[in-house]
Amino acid sequence: MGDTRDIGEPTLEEQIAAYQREFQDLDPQVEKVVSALSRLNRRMNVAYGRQTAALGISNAEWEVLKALVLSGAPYRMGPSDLAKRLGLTPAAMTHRIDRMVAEGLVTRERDESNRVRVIVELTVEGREKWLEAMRLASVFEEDLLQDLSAEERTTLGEVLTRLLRRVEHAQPDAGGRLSDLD
Amino acid sequence: MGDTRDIGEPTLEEQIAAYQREFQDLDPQVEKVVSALSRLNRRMNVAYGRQTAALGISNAEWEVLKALVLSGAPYRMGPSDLAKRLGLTPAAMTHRIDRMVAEGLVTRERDESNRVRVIVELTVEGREKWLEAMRLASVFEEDLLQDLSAEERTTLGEVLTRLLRRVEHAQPDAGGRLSDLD
DNA sequence: TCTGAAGACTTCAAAGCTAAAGTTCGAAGC
DNA sequence: GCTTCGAACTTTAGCTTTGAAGTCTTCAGA
Repeated sequence: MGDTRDIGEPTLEEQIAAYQREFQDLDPQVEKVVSALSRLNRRMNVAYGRQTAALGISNAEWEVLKALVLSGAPYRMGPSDLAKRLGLTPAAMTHRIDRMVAEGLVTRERDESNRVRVIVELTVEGREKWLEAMRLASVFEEDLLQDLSAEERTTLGEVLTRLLRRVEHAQPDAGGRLSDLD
Repeated sequence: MGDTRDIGEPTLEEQIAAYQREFQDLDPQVEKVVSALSRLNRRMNVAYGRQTAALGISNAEWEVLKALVLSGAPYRMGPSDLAKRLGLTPAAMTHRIDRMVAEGLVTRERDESNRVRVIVELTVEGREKWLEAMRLASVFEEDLLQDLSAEERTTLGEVLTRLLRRVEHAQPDAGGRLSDLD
């Protein structure tokens, strides 16, 4: 799942130079931020994949566990809520839950008060898997940010949040331009 | 491909509060950076997906075009180099190239000097598609960073690059800890 | 020249996803 | 009470990716 197949990439600097060469009207500063962001995220996902694989679960399953845990006790959600939360189609959710039920990470039962609904509930085992994964992840994340001072961390968090708000409250139109919604 | 199915997410603040509640030994500052990073990246990919879809290509095809263009003239690469570059298996690359040949974005031919090798070459049409996609992407990216001062952009780029170096030159071990390689 | 090994790509079967078409249940109107 | 509509989930068909097996070519050594 998260193996070392991403070799042979140019360095970030080489890549930006190549962009400059092939597409002149590009702000290298902007491109540096965007490229570093996407590359960093890819590497982090590979790392998370390695960690969850070591626990015998996939990244996909980890995401389901995360959604259930973060929903709070009693750790129950419907399949379509989970699907929306994870950005999957309901059909994909059905299959994913199938697998996780078989592995004992969650249970699935009909809601007795409304028999159309289904309730997916985290098992004790599932919750423990999540905790183990979180322990690994938090060590990794702490290590990742190790070289940043407390002030740098705060600033970084604040800047990223501002960018996030900008994409969240706006939709790029056909031309790519972000138009504010509020 | 990149539609608006990611509704129903808690806000970043709610999510961090939930983490605190369910997993006490977690530095909220670290978690904020990591969560914002991953969320921002997800939103950006949705935006890119919308843009490439408007041009009639998929994000997957866009990545192939990008690799070829950035390799520089004459825009040629072998399937396995492309596969390594994109983090795919050679098998997936074969199929992806099939589709792109059918769409006229690239050509595939045997290398005459070594008939085991195959050369994938960008067509003029493929190069133009990439340029169109880049024009859209650069507008979006410029808009995204609009609220950041020149100084903030520089700092952000520099900090992200430092983080990137930290993941690139180190591999998380079983326990998640980053061990330097150099 | 022949043989064996390694490399580069393709083919095949199976996993996981999406979109669209069911299926089942609940609620609202007649 | 019956019908119709809508909601929530599942099923089905088709696509993309993976891992493993297969094919073809090159190269080194006998």
